Amino acid sequence: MSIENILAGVAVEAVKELYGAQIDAAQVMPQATKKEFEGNLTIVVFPLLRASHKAPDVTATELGNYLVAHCDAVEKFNVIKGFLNITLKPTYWTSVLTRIATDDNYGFKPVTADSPLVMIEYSSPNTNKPLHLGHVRNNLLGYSLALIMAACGNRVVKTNIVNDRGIHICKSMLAWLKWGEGITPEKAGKKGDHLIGDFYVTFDVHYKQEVAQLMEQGLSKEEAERQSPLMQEAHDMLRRWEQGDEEVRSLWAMMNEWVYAGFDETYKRLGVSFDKIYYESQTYLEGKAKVLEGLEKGIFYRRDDGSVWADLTADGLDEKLLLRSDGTSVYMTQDIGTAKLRYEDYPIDSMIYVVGNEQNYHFQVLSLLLDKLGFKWGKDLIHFSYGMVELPNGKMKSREGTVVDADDLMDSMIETAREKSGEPGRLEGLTPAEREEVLRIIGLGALKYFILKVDPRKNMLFNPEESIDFAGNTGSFIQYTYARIRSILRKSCDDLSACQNLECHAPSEKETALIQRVADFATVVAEAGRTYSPALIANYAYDLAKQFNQFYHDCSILREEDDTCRQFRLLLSRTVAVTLRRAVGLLGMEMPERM
RNA sequence: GGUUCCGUAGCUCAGUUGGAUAGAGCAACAGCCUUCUAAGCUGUGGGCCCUGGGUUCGAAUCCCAGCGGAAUCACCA
Repeated sequence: MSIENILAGVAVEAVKELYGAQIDAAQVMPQATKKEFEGNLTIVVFPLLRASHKAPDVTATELGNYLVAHCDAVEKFNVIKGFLNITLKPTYWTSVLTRIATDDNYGFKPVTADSPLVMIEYSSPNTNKPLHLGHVRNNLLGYSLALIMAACGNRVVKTNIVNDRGIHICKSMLAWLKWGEGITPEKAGKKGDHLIGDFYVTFDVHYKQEVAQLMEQGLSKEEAERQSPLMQEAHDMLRRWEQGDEEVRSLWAMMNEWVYAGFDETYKRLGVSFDKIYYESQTYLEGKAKVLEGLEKGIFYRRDDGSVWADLTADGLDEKLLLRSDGTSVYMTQDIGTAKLRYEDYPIDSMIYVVGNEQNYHFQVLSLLLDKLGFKWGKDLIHFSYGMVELPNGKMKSREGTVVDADDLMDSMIETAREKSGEPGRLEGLTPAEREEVLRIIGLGALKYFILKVDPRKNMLFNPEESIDFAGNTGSFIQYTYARIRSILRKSCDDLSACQNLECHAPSEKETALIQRVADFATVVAEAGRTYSPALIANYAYDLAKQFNQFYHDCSILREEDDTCRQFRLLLSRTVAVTLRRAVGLLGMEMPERM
């Protein structure tokens, strides 16, 4: 149990004994004391005045006296107006430190067979183009969220629903047949996803030419788009696909394989992974069946033209199409089908969809529909909605070529890390392979931190010109702090496990503050799990690293003459390093031993 | 127009369930490498927390209204 909870418990007793009132522990939960005041933890007593019928400072003093008498860890206190500032005993801090240092799972809740099963869907790419910056944000958020939920004591299944069918992939297939038959990723020397993406662009170029020509002949834009032979061919191909045409299907399968191979490479480099992958080509028919089932039960209704709808006006929403008049599925139908399959595969307790905020409405509707269809977690499904990544000149548009490609981005991050490490001596003594590994960790760390430190809900700005910083509030700063501590530990000859006299060391103000920050890790992880916020973890890690760097510059750890003090500081440093690595690990970031 | 989300330093962002004088980084300026890694540290300047009401001991935080921005409201996915 944390010291905050213990103090709050004693404070509840105090109020009962002193004023005869029963209060909630949350009302007297201590918070970290502001650094301008003396003390470690502060209880705000204003809420207690109703019970005490005394002035704020008197109430605080009475409570303070009670805490000193009844709580071993409390050394003394001071009162400023309604703020009761509590100073804890030095021995308390050293015991906290040793406890954290020896507990490999500090801050993490254990996962058992009874733990809630949380499924997290993220990534969910289309198979007609390579991953871009928007996907990067999605993937990093989803993967980090999975790590955080697991740290908070959930069984987690990471899943990916691949949108592998539809008109978009047909466009790429058609372009390949017309202008690139015979070309393979090997022959082109390109990743498969990039190759297919190129054909998608090729299609669009030719399509636009056709439309322009038709418009010159006097057709309106809409008519031209409809009559374009290329587009008609693409639609024809989709129809053949739906009918199971062998020629189309085998081409489709081959090209999808190319794309998957490319995706796998990108995922691997990003450091994300999945436990179970679903494909829309396998789920869309399930959705159709489920909708028809709902139709029979009277949950949905059929219009005269044969289309099937859900009436959500009673829930404050519109009517929603579920099956077209020709009986084919729409997006929503597929999501229902995917949900059905997932529910059959896993006993899911809760479901988190990591999908951009442009689909807020879609998930509002999906939640209602799944609930009506009887899915246990339908009503409470969580749409982890994140904002878009914007460029300085506006949004990313694939047609206008203003997308930031995920693979290119990772390359350039690593290149920038290389430039920044150009100073002599920095990576000396490492083999070329080790050096590359360090640069990879730093480059990707910078990218991950840059994206995850921002509140997911907000749109964020990415400036490719300025790229991503490696100084200041960055992933590199945290990694640097870690590498620095590792260096100290390598050079210290002390056997850390042998330090017996730590109790004799009275930590300084800065040291207690640092221990306190380290101890906060448990609370921060729990909070991040409750609010689904990797950003909380990121900013915590930065704060801790910042605080350590200040501490580092205040004292010379290795040259400290007092043995007890040196060992204490070494242990503190090591604990900070371990905590930093754990925190950053929840973001999917790695730590270099040196940099 | 309906719904949802956002509005904090010149810029990019924090601000933990309402708490004390609102914090970082970047950019600018001034210092610190003979000392464990200067991707660092110290200092200076920079704010009607969009506006106006309300709730209370106390509001950047909660409620209402307005203003500004974003997304969405397809027989697209």
